[in-house]
Amino acid sequence: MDQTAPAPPVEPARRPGAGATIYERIRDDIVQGRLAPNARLKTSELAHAYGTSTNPVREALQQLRGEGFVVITPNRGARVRAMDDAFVRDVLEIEMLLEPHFTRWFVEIATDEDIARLEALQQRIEETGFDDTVRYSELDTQFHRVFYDRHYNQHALDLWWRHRDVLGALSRHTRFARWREEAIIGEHRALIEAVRRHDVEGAAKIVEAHVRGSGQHLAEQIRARRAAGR
Amino acid sequence: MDQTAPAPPVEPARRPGAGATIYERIRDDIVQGRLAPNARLKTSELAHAYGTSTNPVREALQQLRGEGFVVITPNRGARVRAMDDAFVRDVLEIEMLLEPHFTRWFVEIATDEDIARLEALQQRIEETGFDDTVRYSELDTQFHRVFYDRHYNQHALDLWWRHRDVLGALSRHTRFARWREEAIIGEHRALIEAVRRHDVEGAAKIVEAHVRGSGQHLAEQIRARRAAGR
DNA sequence: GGCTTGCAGATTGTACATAATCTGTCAACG
DNA sequence: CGTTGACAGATTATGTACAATCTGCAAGCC
Repeated sequence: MDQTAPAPPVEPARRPGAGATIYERIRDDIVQGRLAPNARLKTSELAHAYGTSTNPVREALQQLRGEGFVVITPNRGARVRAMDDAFVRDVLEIEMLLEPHFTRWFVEIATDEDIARLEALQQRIEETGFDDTVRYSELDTQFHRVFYDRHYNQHALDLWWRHRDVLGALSRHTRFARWREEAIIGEHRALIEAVRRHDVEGAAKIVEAHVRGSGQHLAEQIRARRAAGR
Repeated sequence: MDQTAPAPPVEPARRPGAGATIYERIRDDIVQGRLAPNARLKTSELAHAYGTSTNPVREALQQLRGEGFVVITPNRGARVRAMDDAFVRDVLEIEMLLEPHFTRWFVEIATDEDIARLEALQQRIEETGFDDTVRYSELDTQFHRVFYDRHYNQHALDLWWRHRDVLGALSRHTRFARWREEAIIGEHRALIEAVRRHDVEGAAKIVEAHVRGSGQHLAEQIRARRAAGR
């Protein structure tokens, strides 16, 4: 009669390593761009590639479908989600609501230690530059995780991660435009300043602009890619 | 060499009827409360109940896991997501961002015909009352669909449906508190008025309060249920 | 009483059968 | 001669049956 659920384990920690589940490995391959958007996902092929049989692959694909990474059409198989400009716009419209909101929360509780960590990360970002897109992406993720990681809203965090991964798959292997590089650095610096001043609304505004700029840059990239015939 | 994806079919229309897929039937059973929160989901049992074998069930459960309706622990099976107050708070925090935003958009483009439809629905809601919770839930869904259905952001719409379904599973079979019934009617009426005046910010404010009230009511219900020993 | 052990039930992975879709060829037709 | 249409074979998705692995529990033993 007790029914105390033994602590909902949320989801086991993600380790993209070797002993990972099929689900994690496929998801990682999508996020890292090794499986291109719109690429066909044949169960038998994947099963062979990952050294297992088809059933685990099918289940992993179904889960990824539920999360939006994969699109399955009945009797015609699965594909990596094709990311057109409409999809990018949709995702970023949501982010433009979520991120300012969570930024407001963070600015309220930010400690000096948080600010120091932000500055250290920002310095490393500026030192590293944007040439190594993978490395930059990691640092940028760390930077924004300082803002959101401790938030209580697990559901929103999942959503943020999903959005970030999905868009990262698109941008990770393409070049940054110069204007975007400069904007990122400027916005990050302004953001740190706003946090230091505990300027809640100012920080929220900057983050909103940050997301909007990211969307414009992505849309530009998609157009360019389409103009180049793919 | 063409690669024009043949119109991404999004997802086939949902028909909870008899010829539905296993996924739709299980999801519907969760949403309608026939499968209670935290209920164990044994693959063989479900396979027998739906007249199929275990594999389709497993895949359906994986998809539902990806969408957040089901929680799967390795080697220990699947359960319907348990909805504690933290989860409700998380979901509604997101809704309090999304719904005002989409309401703003709707107020800008609302036609006289839209307003007439809202009034008709509101009248039916008031006539029907809150005793038949299932019937009320349907009408309330229709009411809010007038606001959101035509929005371009398919991704956000999916999210809204998921959130609504998940919370609906919790509230559909419990009684409304009197204060909540009165608040709903008042807020709906005020909302229609704001739309008629094309008062964008006013409508957004009302919707935000509407969602917040819904959250308070749900939290109250959960507490009461817990106090009653389940 | 606490620990071990064995067993039933459930999940997870493999192999196979069936049904649907896609590809390429070839004949009929404009 | 080029295009369209249908057909056959190959490929792939989907469903079923089965084997192996793990968990939970309860009886038995120290």
